[in-house]
Amino acid sequence: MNHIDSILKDHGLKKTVPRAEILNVFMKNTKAISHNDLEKELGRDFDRVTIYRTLSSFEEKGLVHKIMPPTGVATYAMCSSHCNSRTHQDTHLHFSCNNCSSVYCLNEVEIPQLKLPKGFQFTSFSFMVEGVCKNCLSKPGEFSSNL
Amino acid sequence: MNHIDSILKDHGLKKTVPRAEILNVFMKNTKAISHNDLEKELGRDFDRVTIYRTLSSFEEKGLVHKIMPPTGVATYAMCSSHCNSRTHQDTHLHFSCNNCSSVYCLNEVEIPQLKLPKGFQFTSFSFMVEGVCKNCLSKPGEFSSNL
DNA sequence: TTTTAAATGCAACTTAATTGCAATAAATAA
DNA sequence: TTATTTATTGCAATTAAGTTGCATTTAAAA
Repeated sequence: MNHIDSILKDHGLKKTVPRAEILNVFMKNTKAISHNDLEKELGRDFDRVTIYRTLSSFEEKGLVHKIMPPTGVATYAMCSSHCNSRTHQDTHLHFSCNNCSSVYCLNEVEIPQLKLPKGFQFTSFSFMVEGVCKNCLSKPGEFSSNL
Repeated sequence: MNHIDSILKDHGLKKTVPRAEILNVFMKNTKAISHNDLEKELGRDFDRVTIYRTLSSFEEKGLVHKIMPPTGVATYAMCSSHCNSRTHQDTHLHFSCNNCSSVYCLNEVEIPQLKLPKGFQFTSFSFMVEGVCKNCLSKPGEFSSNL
């Protein structure tokens, strides 16, 4: 059993062709991935709905987490290895590029504790930073004046 | 000239009937407001597109800021008085209720400084906390066991 | 190999948001 | 006050994201 297959199995997901190929795209990427990205990056054509449902089951089983960037188009990124359907904590920073719309997980940034007001019940949080990403900054011209 | 009219004028917005009424809805509300909320709360019927465009121009002029909750449906909330088309800083916490989908601005929560990695250029950030809101928690039954 | 349960593909639908354009209304100048 | 200019509105049509129901297929278990 290869790596992809064992990851699926470990998360209680039946091994299927679309799941294996979609997981493979996630493993190869450092950026968060949208439904649209998957349609482009997948070698084979799978049905739109299959991709949506795969993303949902991946999220439910703690394989990926959903990130909602300012564009309103959902993106997904792989979870840390200790996530599953019960424990699903992805408390790191997300970065959304205002130029190319890429979303990155910035795992290395430490998230400080927040003092939250009484009366609300908190279950999770997501910190989103906007700006221009590494990739866009390094392209000559457009953003070089800001460096 | 009344309060609503002078706010519009101060932000460089021509006074029109839909703008005045939409701004009025914002002033009366503590929660963030979606396009759909406006369609329901406005006394008169304005065209859907007019409402979308009003929200865009309000945002552009620094009258409201756009909040993208996990649902992916944009909501808008009034800015602090010192926002305009150039300066548009709304660095407070947002809260999204997983039960009723209401979004609140939690202006009183202090946002700690983040140490951000090199290579990216940051222009703004938004901190979103999810959970159950005051309102839903106070309704008997559903969430009382969690208190 | 058969059975069973889950996943896929297809068609249709819903909702959010955008675009182009003609009609209208607001602010400015005469 | 009226005419002119420019921005805004309303309408129709369209795009894009995401969802639902159902028959068919596939994976895993018996």
